[in-house]
Amino acid sequence: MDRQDLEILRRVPLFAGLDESRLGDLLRDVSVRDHPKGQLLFQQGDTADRFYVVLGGWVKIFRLTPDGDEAVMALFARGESFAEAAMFMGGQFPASAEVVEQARLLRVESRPFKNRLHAEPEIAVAMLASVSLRMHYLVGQIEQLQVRSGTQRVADFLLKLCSAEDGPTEIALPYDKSLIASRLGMKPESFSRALARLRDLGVRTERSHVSISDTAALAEYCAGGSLPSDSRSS
Amino acid sequence: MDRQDLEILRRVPLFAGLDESRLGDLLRDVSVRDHPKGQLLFQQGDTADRFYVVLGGWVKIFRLTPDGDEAVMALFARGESFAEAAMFMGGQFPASAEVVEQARLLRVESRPFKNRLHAEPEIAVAMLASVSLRMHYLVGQIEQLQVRSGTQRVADFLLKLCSAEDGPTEIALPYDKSLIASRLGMKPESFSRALARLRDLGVRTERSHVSISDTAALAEYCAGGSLPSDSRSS
DNA sequence: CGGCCTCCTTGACCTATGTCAAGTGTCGCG
DNA sequence: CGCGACACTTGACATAGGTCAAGGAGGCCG
Repeated sequence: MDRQDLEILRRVPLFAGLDESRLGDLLRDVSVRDHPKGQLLFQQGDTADRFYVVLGGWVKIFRLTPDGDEAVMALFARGESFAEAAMFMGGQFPASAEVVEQARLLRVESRPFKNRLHAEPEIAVAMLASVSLRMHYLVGQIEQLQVRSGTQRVADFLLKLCSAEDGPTEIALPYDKSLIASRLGMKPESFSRALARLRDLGVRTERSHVSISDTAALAEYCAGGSLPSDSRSS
Repeated sequence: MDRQDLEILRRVPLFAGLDESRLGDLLRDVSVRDHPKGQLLFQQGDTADRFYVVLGGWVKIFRLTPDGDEAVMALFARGESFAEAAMFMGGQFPASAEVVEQARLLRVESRPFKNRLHAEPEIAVAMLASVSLRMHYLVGQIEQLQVRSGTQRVADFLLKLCSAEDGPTEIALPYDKSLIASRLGMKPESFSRALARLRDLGVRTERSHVSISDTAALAEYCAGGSLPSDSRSS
């Protein structure tokens, strides 16, 4: 649990509203571990006695269909928490979770966590505060679909894969492109076209390998900048 | 507080996860009142010692800009709660709230509410559960922009204005069309065109007056049906 | 009553993205 | 080594919605 982990934690809605000391209290009961790709974190039907925060890497949540196919229900990346709803409710996990890409995970056990909430209900209130705030924000985003373009979402996604350094980077896509596309809410064709458009920003892709010549430029584009070929300065 | 009010309450994320008895406990400390159009519920800077749930009608949240214009930040309709984030955080309201359309509101006072959360932290945990669940759902909606078309959102909106009866109805738009358009995340032009498209479904508009010949047909369209002129049955 | 002003509608056009279809490349397997 | 499966890319096209521009209808005020 280093400084960088802490910064990521602060951006998780559940923890965002806690002050330094409360967060410190909570962290005494958690563990941070690196998990190899392919590891099964829990299976549908297991007792939901914990939840996780992704500090790095990727985790997928999936269910097995009657035919034996797996249906990916969600992919979680750095800064996202998962399974906390099941944990709060206290039943079983409604789906299974597997590490997709070598992942650094914070694991929070239900028992000590809930004990702490009982002992200090102020913590629960602070969590409700930040989660409520976040929810209003999300509802606003949905209702007024002022969402970024597909290409921007792709650029965003690539940046999340980089380890937060500036300058040139090489990364590997953790997934089939079609799966990534669905995670980003677009068709594989659109994903392909988005990558093609990002070539002007120094993004080269070859199979699952991506090289980015200038992450800063990409970040600027995400933040609302325009493509080099786009004449309108907006 | 009648049966219908209760049903609406059950759909508010904060309360959705509570069992009958817990909800009953909470409701002992709340008041339900009808408010006339134009009433100011609170002002920016007031102590955030309460929050509201809209059981009917409309409430707008706004701030006054330095120039004296008002900037509408949000509009809340039946089934939505507002100001709970400010209440949980316990500071001041960051904006003002005014009844836009004669509204039936549930008012929850901070003091007894928080006392109850302290006395029974299980309530807070249940709230965190349902809010977390809802948040994951919303994030999924945003990432995969599988959102309904603008025309469907308009139809949705019209239905929310009707008092949940079937058959022909007459309603009045509570707002400038351009404001409604922005609430629905579209340009006034698109709103206008959406209304025009809904004429095929028996929706006539004249100024701020709307007549709907068949709310059931409209509801079906919202649920994924197609327009009469749309040949593809999908 | 007339003029202006604001809101609303409508048309023309453009871009983004979904859909359909075809082509290309890789990989595994016989 | 060749074949086929599959994923990916690319092109052609349709549609939704944004943008720009023009026009119309009411309302307010002089």
